[in-house]
Amino acid sequence: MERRPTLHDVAGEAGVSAKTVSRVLNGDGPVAAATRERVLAAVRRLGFRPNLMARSIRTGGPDSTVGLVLPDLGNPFFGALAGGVEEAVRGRGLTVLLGCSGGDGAREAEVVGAFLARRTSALLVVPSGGRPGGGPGSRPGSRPGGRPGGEPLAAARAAGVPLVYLDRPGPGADCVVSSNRAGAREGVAHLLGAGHRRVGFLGDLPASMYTRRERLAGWREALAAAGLPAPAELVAGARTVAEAERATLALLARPAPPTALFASNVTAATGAVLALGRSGRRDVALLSFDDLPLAEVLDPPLSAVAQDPALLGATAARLALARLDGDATPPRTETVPTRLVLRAARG
Amino acid sequence: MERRPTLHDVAGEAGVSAKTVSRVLNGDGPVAAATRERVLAAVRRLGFRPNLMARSIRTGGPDSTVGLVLPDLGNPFFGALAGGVEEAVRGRGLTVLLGCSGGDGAREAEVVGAFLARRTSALLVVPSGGRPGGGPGSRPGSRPGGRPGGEPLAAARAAGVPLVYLDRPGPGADCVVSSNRAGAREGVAHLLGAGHRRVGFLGDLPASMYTRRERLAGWREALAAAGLPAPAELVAGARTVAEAERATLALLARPAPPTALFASNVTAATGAVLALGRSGRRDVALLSFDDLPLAEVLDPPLSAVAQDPALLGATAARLALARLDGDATPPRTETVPTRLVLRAARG
DNA sequence: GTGAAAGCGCTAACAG
DNA sequence: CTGTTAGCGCTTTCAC
Repeated sequence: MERRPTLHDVAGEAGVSAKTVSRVLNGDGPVAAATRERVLAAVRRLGFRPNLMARSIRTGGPDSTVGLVLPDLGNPFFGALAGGVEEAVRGRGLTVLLGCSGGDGAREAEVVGAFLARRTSALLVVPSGGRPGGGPGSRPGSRPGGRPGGEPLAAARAAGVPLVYLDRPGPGADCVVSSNRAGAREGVAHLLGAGHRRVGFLGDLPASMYTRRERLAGWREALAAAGLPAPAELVAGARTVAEAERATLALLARPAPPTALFASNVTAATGAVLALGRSGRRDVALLSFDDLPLAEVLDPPLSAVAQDPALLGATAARLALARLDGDATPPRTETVPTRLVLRAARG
Repeated sequence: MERRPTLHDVAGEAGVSAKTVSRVLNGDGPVAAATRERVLAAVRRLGFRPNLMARSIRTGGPDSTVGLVLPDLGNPFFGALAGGVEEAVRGRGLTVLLGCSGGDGAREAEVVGAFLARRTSALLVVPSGGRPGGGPGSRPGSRPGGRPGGEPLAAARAAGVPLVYLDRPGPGADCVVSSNRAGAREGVAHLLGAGHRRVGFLGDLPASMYTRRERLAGWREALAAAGLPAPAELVAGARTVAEAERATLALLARPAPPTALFASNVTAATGAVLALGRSGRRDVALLSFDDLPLAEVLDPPLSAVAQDPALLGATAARLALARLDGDATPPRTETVPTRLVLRAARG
């Protein structure tokens, strides 16, 4: 119950040297079958577990962990993403070290620093965007003091630790993102294909952050491809569900109101559903970016451009592992496709 | 870009001994202001970061990580829980080590073993229930070979590593759970208070697993308190959304159908919402255990017994930290209250 | 086949 | 105030 047994304790118990125990445990050199049995028995008797930290220290290699920095675990998107990383990494005997930045650049820097100090073998980061206390409204490069977490991330690269940016691109490193633009374009195109000529855009504004910018661009591209204008009157910003609800009503109260809405995130979609439901507007089509768990039980059911957060995480993990395996090609961006989930009105 | 700088490199660069650098970094002994500056400058110049593993090894203390074992990160409940743990633990300079058991006892044992080998300072575990490949249907102690993950968890205790079971109680250790029974009772009591006499129970069966058993008991207790019977005809089992949908319809097709339903988990609730919506039964009241993000946009809106997964995680973390601080009182169970969220029909 | 020594990066214990 | 020595638990190197 006191000190945990060490290699030496096992060696003593088995009447061999420490090195022999080490050999048995790592399948290293040749060991006589009888000796091996004796050692194994001693290991079991003492409940010995080799100290991984000591091993890492001696071998000089990185620790068998992968650092994952997320803005917010409360968001199911990031939870699923973490699950994807864990699963992809487990097969290699690696464990996930988890940190939350809260969308704050300073905290991100702290967490990355701590991970580097632990000699994490790779770093997967959803960049905070850098506004201290940032969160949803954050904006890249907007912090007075320069790039957020920029220094530790630079340190990561300097230390030769593979770094992959997740969900949003970062400077000069690998990165894995959803097909925000193409997905949004496809979703809006579907609404246009159903005959709509005025499709409103509901989302977080200003669209300075990567995902927002891309989704807005996708909306624009779809309209342009159909030869339609993308007037500012069709665009409404909202950060909260309540704001989105109001924005939806405002959009519909305009002179030439949209006949369909594209909600570019979950919050916007929730507000829109609420607004349409409460005002009894069942004639307005709604499609959202990022699927909602209960989308199919809504009335009318909500079609969506679904992301695959777990695949996002798994892809990032694989990229990092490839780097660990020596892949030294220039940094690349991998795009994980979205999927258009169409849900029909109830029969 | 090659080898990371060590304490020695810094010492050389600053023209002092390794120990002095160590002193500066840890605020240990007294150091002359001038020397300190010189060392700090060298540290910055070299981009030195102390190797936490080496430190832990030397000090003999546990690693500054807390192991968290979850069944499934895809489930938002567990994501939020992880967030609560991370936040509670960060203030102490600890990092979360994340592992997924997939609800499988064997994998749980593996993960716990790996964490123990890393010298994690505490272990927070949502017990898998032990059925290999277990998941939703798992049942404690049902595995032929005996208690699942039991051996490593015993090892944890033997090694003196604080162990806290989360969401479900485990044998002989601290544990933090939601008030499943009281919450369910309160929810059902609310339905009874609204005048309902026959309240159906929809959930995962058999109710051998802790949370299921407790919620079913809560339903029974509420009925008993109102002097009502709890006949088997009012209970329906369902593991999937589709099953829950069918089960709901079956329940409502019985001779003396329930006028209200208590869905004891998210899956059951989703199926019930679907069934009620599709069959146009707006006369049946529905209340669920575990809140849904979109509950308020449903029509009719869904009342719920809300859990607080983040608080669950934070509470478990605090318990573990108290143990680390020397709290040696007997194992205790902490119950995190649920909250009844009533949502009115739309105006 | 096996063991003895050295050393990974760091800090405790004693010097000076 | 600062440096030296020793050693954490393990693996590497080289000897037997």
